[in-house]
Amino acid sequence: MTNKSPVLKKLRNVRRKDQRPGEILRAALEVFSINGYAGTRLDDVAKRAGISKGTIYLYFNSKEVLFNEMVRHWILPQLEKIEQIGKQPAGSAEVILRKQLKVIYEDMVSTKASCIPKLIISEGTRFPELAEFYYQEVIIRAHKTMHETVRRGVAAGEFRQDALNWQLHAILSPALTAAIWKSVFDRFSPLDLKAYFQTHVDLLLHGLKGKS
Amino acid sequence: MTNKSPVLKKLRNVRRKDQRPGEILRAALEVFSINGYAGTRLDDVAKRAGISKGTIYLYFNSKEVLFNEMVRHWILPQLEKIEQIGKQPAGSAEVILRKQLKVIYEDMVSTKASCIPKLIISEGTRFPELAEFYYQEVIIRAHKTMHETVRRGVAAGEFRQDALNWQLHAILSPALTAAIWKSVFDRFSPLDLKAYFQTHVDLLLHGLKGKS
DNA sequence: TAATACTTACTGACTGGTCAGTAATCAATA
DNA sequence: TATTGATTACTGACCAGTCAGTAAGTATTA
Repeated sequence: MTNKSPVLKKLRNVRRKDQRPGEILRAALEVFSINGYAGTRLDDVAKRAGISKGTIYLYFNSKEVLFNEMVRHWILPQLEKIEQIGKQPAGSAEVILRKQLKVIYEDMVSTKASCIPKLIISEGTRFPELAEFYYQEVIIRAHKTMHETVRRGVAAGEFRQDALNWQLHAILSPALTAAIWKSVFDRFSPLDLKAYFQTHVDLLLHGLKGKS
Repeated sequence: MTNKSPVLKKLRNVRRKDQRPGEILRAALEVFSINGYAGTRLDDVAKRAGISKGTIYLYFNSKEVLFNEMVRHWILPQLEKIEQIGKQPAGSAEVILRKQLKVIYEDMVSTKASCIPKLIISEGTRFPELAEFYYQEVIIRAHKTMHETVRRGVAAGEFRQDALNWQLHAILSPALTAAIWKSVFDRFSPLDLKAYFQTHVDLLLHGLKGKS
């Protein structure tokens, strides 16, 4: 067995300090999401990242630190994007709400990051600080952002008054269910995300726009 | 230290073949729900059941078998109850729907068994047969049952036609979210289940009863 | 009813394998 | 050749599953 092209032979010990953390965080997401925290071997994370286990410890102090940083890395940027949309001064509440839901589905439910909720649900009991971080820094922030959009719609007479208490039911729940479905049941019955998203938006706006 | 009443002194090695499986299944639910599958030690399950680890193997062939039987034990009876309600010939669709949702919240979301969804979500990827069992024998069955109630309401002119495709969004999602919240975030922000249930029912019926 | 033989639920020490974390070593770059 | 990114061999803790032994309970006999 000879390598006809020496250029293509596997490079060993290549030093890429700047890129490693991101590669490890991506591999970690993939492996943790399949096996859970306790079920994941760092050897497998390393293999998927194309490095050896020892290298992980050059960038992350422990398995637990890696897990925590991975969650933050894969959820905070998307959250900030939704907040940015909410800060736009112009536009009806309906348009803004549609944009925000679109980001939730396109950047969170449809991407690699869709397994993050599953991981929080799985490991939240054993890592209370992780659950609290997610509660404070993701759920509360997302609620506040969506609440502000709804409030704006109520103030402008677009939405009914009593819709201000619906967020968990009407906004968060279907998106969470979609993410979970994708992670767990998609192999048995693939979710038509486009249609699901459409129904979600229709139902929500139908509820919001009725009179109080 | 003396036992004044010898009758009350702790009984060790008491033989109770008929009660053991149930006790083990209860202990398993409690420990698995906290630690997940891989993170759970059978020594801890045994300790909680008040027996030794070896005894578990007298009733269950392996950790995996115990886990699977536990899920079935804690979910199937409630499901059958909901199906029974759906089979009642009398009553409006709204009344039946309210009864069924009540059972979902009182017998599933409010009880020990509320951690079952969390466990399926956590372990479904690593136990595909478990995920498929839950999909086929719980989700599909529950959907069919609720769908039948909605269909009855549509046929009687109580509900709008296009509500037949809403189940995942409007019925399953909020209840699932409630169960997850109870398992993961309740310690940070306890869910007022009564109010949550009420909002869920109101939202759902508001959506169902509008005209097509 | 007492002594003896037998059954079986249960125990807990042990084994073999697994894996997080470490330390000695290698090798690419400047 | 000094620095440092990366590898590899190793350790020690941990745990699922096993099995020889114990003692509670039952049947049999005298």
